[in-house]
Amino acid sequence: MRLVIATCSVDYAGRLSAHLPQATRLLLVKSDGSVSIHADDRAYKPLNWMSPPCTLSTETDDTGVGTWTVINKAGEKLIITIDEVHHDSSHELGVDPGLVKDGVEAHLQELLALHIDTFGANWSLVRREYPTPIGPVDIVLRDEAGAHVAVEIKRRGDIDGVEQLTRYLELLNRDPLLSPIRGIFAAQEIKPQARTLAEDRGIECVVVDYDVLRGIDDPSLRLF
Amino acid sequence: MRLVIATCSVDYAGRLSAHLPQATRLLLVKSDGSVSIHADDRAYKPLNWMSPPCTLSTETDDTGVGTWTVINKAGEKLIITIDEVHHDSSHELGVDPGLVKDGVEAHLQELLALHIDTFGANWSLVRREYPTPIGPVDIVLRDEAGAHVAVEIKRRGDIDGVEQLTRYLELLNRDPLLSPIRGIFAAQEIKPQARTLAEDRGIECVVVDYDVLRGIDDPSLRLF
DNA sequence: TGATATATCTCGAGT
DNA sequence: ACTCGAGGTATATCA
Repeated sequence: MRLVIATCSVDYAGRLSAHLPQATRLLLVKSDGSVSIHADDRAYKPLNWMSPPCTLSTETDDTGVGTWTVINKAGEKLIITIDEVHHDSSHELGVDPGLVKDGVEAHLQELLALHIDTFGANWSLVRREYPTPIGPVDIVLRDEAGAHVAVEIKRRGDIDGVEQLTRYLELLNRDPLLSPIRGIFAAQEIKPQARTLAEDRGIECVVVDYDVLRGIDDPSLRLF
Repeated sequence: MRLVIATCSVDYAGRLSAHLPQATRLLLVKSDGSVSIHADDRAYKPLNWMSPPCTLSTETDDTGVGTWTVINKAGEKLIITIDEVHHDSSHELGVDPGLVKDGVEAHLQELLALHIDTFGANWSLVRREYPTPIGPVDIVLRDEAGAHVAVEIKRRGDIDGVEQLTRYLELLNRDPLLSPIRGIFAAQEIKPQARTLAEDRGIECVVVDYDVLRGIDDPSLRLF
């Protein structure tokens, strides 16, 4: 990894055109060949960048002043004009062991499929990822009376999720083997607008608590 | 901006939980207080981060070994355990003048409004950004027979754009001055799912080419 | 390889 | 403070 603090201007021509006027910035060159240009704000996003695979070629004098050109296979081009170098150092980092995550939508779906009783007593699982021509339904269940229920799961319940479930329900209700099928919108957090729309369409809203589900999953955790 | 290369492990608890085992990484502390942790690959994405506004408090000895804690107002927490510091430098960058972009959706809309003949011969522009209570319709036109047409423009046409246009059409068709009004979904690229949904709803799909439009706009560019 | 859904999505504009 | 839309979205999964 190479870190350069430099006064520079930048031009990008690719999926769109972009230009950065002259200023002092961080140029971050990673060992996978990628280059990103950071200002002194916004943790996440660089001002400009080139993702790997790409090639960096530099034409600079002994003070580092000159031009960097980064090109990828699609012909996208990033041109960095360096006017002054304030810092330049390289560091050997090695391969990163990577990130371990817990609590994304997939986990929520797994846990809910294990705890059908979250929805009602004596309900049964038909299947997870129930396939349809417009995409898989997260979970399909049968309630205590044997009626079908389609469940859409989101971490954050937004209006888009309600629309998605509505499309599924419209389609599934055309299937005589499933019809009539109703919907449940399950999320850790449901926005008021989404709740209103869902209830207006006869879709039940269920707020689920990931930690509680995980607690049920492994009762020993409840001791803590 | 402070650049630290350190052997560290990281725990994040917030919107989800995440853990990074011990390894050598770049810790990037920006002047807005944000912190991001980069491995030596993936240009775009830090392994972990905390966006501003947030506060960093450090408990370290004179070699830099110790713990950094970053907290934001929502209670999200990033804990960095530093085992060894390999580099530590700070740099004054100043405020960045910012990025100038060309080729985004707004430009596509301008170009299409200039080239109504993209949709059909002898069509006329009613107006751009046609106001409605649920937001402006990108373009409203009249076709060669005088019938109204609402156009929704996207760079990438996916299902959300079709839903958006559907809402507009439903509303505009209640206006006796416009009704009946039909829809056209125009994008540089239209996803199959979106096309299916649009056609199911009687919405025409048009794929537009930004470069061609720009070429028509300024014929001199065609010489190159 | 293409299509689809998720993301600690980020970020900015408007209300 | 919240919502909505755009993004060079990026990234993973699955056909």
